[in-house]
Amino acid sequence: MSRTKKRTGGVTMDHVAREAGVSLMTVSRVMNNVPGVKDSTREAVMGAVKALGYSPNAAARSLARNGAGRIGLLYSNPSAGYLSQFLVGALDGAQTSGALLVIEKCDTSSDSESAAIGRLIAGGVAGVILPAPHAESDRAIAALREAGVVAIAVGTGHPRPDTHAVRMDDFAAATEMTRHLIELGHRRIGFIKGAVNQTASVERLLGFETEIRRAEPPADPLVEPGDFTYRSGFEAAERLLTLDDPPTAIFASNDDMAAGALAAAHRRGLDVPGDLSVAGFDDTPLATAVWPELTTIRQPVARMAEAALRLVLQESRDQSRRDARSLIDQLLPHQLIVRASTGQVPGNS
Amino acid sequence: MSRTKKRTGGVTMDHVAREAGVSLMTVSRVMNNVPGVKDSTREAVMGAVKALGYSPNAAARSLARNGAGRIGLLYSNPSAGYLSQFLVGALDGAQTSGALLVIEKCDTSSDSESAAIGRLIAGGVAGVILPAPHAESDRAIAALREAGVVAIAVGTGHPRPDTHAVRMDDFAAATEMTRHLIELGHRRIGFIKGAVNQTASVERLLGFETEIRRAEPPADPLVEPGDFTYRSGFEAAERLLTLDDPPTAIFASNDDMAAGALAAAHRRGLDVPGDLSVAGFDDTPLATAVWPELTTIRQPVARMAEAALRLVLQESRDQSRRDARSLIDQLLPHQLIVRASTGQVPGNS
DNA sequence: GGGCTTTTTAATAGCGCTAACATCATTTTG
DNA sequence: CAAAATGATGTTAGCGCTATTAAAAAGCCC
Repeated sequence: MSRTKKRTGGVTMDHVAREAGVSLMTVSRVMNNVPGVKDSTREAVMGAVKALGYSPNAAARSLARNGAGRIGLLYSNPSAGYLSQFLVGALDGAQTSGALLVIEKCDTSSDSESAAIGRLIAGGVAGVILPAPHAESDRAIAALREAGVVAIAVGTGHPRPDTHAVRMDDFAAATEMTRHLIELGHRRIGFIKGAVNQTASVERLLGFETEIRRAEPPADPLVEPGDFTYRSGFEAAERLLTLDDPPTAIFASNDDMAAGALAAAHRRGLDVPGDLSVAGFDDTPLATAVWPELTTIRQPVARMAEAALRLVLQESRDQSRRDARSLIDQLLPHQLIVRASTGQVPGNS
Repeated sequence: MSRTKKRTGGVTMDHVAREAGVSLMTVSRVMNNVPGVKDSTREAVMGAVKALGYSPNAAARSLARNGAGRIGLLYSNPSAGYLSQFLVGALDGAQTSGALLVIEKCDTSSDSESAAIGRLIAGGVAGVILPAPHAESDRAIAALREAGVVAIAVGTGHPRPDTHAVRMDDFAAATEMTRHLIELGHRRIGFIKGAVNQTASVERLLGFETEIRRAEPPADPLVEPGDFTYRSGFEAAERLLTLDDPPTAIFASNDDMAAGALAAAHRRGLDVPGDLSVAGFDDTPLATAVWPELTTIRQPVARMAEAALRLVLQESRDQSRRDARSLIDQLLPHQLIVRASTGQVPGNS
């Protein structure tokens, strides 16, 4: 008992097959949801799987599939909260769908990005998931395309004409948040923009502006630049709050900046939401870590990562069969989360 | 060219061997740094590897090694910043050392933890990395031990008598930070404790108290409970700042709580560091995201994860050979990072 | 330089899984 | 009722790599 057999500790397909009284191949079919297995057989196999606690060996699978099912993920360093959520989602999806994730890090420099993409391609991935900043790099996408690797952009504002995309409707979400503020009676509303090189920033701004124009009586937008960092949010909020006629609400393009705005408000002795409402975007862990908790838009980051994984897997499979590729643009639902940081406009109750 | 060959896109060992004019096995030896290869041969192989851009296929490797080299990582949801740094470090290490990481998520409930450990064991891992909260779960460690899986605790306060550990010296680090504050002239210093179920919290507190007692003239500690969340830091700071004789400096057991303290100070109209110094711990991304940037202790999270990976790999290899296991306790260096949030005691200049 | 150990290299057999083809039962049909 | 068309399952041959064993080359003694 104590002597560790070389065994990996593992139940293999063979064991399952024997237990279920079928051949190894049948088990494989069941595990991969291949049609053409009698229901009764399928159930028997499932039973054996449960009984033995079998779980397929990802390494063997990836090997046998000869790289199909190996997919790459490129990341640099977006907001830390975003990254871990994203990784978790991707990891989850990988486990579920039996894919093998190859994760590559790079910084934002174009060289580093190219190098990482090169490594991914050399590693023989069938597809690559490109989260927000990289999804907008022409070079990266061109390199991938040339190598015949499926690329999928996650979290961009627009879909590109040359890549599949998984994203949320940033425009609509910004619209909803703005409406929420307007319904609370706010008319002077500050908006803090996100990093200019990301199309999602643009969509959020457009959504805000569009909804502002719909307000009746008319609302008054005050737009300040920002770059998705806490500090830029803080500074933008300082600028907004030192105006002669400061806004009664601030809508930041992400939670980090909203947290910065919160800090700026507190620093000036303003009560949130008594004197000023603050809204964020993304619903990162930070949103519930600050006080008061942020009203924000829940972006289903983990689900987007998972969807991206599934999509890239499916596409890479399809691509090898036929060449009929239509671009997919999958939109995941967002949600307005109202918490304690937004309230009625001051002096309105 | 356009037709995708079934090829994984990959250069295999076979190609390298042919290029270098040696056998496949020799290449394997070189790749694994196995002794007993003539230097000239080794160089020839390395040359071929470079020339062809070969990189070994982790899946095949893991498969052939029959699970050795497959190592598990359990995580729940510590501070988001911590997680991504940790994952990145582990992922990096895995790539370098050719290990295959199996990442399992669980929440903090004991059941969920057991289930995750079970999955890991069933997956045939040779070792498991247990970051902070799980590293202190007797059940988890017992289960792993029973399955003959090497466990390694990361980021605990003490080493346990039954597990290898990779950690930093929390006690010494807290001591240094406290000394830093004392040297700035602070004598009334607030301390915000971390979650009570983590031994690192205790070490940090002890380090603080020890250094306080050394101060000349004597210093005055004010200890408040906290649980590593932003909110608990905010609340603890509120309590400290509403005292009749409030502290001139607050040392929080992590950056999240320090950020909370910062918010509380701003809310009361205090200038940091003019009126109040605030210090954190960990140097998570948050530390530089807030304003002013936090003086903190840099905990080499990524390096710790990498070290843990290496250690668990090596141990699992050794264990299968002999049974002579001595417990390893690897201490990684930390660093006091002085930024803008701490300064001379008010009215001292 | 023969017999011997010591390096160093080559050959073979899997690791757990899947793709492609082969083999059986069942139907369906001329 | 034989022949072809379906299912449903079993067989075989690898995927890229590492252990293990066998073989060859190189050193060493007297």
